[in-house]
Amino acid sequence: MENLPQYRKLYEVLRKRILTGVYQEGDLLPSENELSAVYEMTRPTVRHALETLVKDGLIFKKQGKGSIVRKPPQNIGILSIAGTASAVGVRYLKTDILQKPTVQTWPEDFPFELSELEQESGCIYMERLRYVEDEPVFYDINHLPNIYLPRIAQRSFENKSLFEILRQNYQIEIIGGEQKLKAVKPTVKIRQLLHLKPGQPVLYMERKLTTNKENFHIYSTIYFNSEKHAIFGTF
Amino acid sequence: MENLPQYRKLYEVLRKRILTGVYQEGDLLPSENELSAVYEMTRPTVRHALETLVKDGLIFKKQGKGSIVRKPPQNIGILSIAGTASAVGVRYLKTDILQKPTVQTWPEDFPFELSELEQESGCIYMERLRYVEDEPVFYDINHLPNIYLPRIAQRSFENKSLFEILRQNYQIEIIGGEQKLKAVKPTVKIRQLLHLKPGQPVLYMERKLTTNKENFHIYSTIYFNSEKHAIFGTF
DNA sequence: TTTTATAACTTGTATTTACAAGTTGTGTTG
DNA sequence: CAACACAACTTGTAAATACAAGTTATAAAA
Repeated sequence: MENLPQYRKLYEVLRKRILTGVYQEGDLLPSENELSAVYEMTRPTVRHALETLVKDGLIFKKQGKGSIVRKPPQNIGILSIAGTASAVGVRYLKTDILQKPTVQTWPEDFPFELSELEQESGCIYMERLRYVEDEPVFYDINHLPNIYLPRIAQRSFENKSLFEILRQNYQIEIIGGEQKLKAVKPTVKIRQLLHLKPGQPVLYMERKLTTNKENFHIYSTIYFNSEKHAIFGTF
Repeated sequence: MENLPQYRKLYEVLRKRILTGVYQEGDLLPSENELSAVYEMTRPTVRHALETLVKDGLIFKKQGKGSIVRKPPQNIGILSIAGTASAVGVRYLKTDILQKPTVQTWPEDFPFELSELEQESGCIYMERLRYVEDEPVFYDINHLPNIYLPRIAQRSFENKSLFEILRQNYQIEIIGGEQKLKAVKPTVKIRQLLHLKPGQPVLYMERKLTTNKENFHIYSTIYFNSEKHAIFGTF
């Protein structure tokens, strides 16, 4: 974990300090010159780290002023790259594994295009139900190609996010993705899972996440109960 | 318009070539060294331009290979920073101005926080209905603070996007923003405007766009008919 | 006291240079 | 012919440096 590029290390340090509240909303980060002195890297490298924080929506910059910590989003930040857990704060999220990871063939009507390698490898399938303040909010169906993932079916997913496990145990990191959103009428199954009131629509999402491993994408279909919460994103 | 920074000029050139099809999906852009030679700027400057294209989702890069043009999104790309018109392709979008820009006071129940300057200045209000292939798809309600915008109420908005006018006539550019999404049951008015079938839910969005002018934000409330189209975004 | 000018900060843009790391085609060698 | 080595590309990371442009506090001038 220690052979990260320099700008990435600084990014991780600052990110942690913002998320844990060492730097609070409205605070100025140390100036780029200070950071480059303290962490012994040049200003362009410091700026590279700060750019990624801006991209995350954790800070914004103002010429002549400095780098300012932003208000953390109060809503569910699934649009951000970091995934649900870190965005909304782990403290509010509980996860039920409805279907533990199992190896299958890809579904016939899979809504995404697959590469040959992915097609051949078969897929790992899992379903989860995620709660905010003990109310079910997310129901997500995930397909990953069955490569790079030895023994994942045996692994326990209790209290760990899928992204955590991929990063810590398989060195797989999400580097981007694309998604589609719709408002739909829920099926009976979805309505029951998410405790939806009659007539309450549901937010439907299809996501394809790109990782640092070639040909390894994470495909998710997500149903979101938007009655009390909203999907939130910055750009 | 010609006093843009260098990296911005190169960005505009490449962006236009991708959107107009000079470079097509899967094509490799000229290498960073070639671009820096042709456009007489250094590689870091070229890379700055390419980074913004990556952020737009127009290209992706591969170490050792090059910069590759991505498939343009077939869906409505409102999550991208460029606004609706450029993302979906102007050719598919027609716009009706339901309410021409008028100067008002801010609504009592306005869902966003306003700065003092914005509060004092009053707001400019407008409503639009946007079509894709002659079907109404977007209904949006926009509030802008009444600063920096002389004579905007007199201006014609026919066949021009709001963002175009702000950029060309007032040098206002969108540099970021945040948004909230929900799936909701439409009101009667919304159902009629968007030609929604009975029971069809609607995607509801609140957006706050940040611009290069301080204290000037664009606040939009958007209703989106997601029956035939989807909101699309890359990250 | 109020206004203005300035100095000392901040981030923004840009150049130049260097090497690391991944990809691809072209050879040479077995 | 096949496998391997290597050269010539590509992008990724990083240093050291310079000046422009915006902000803010302080000191001088009105």
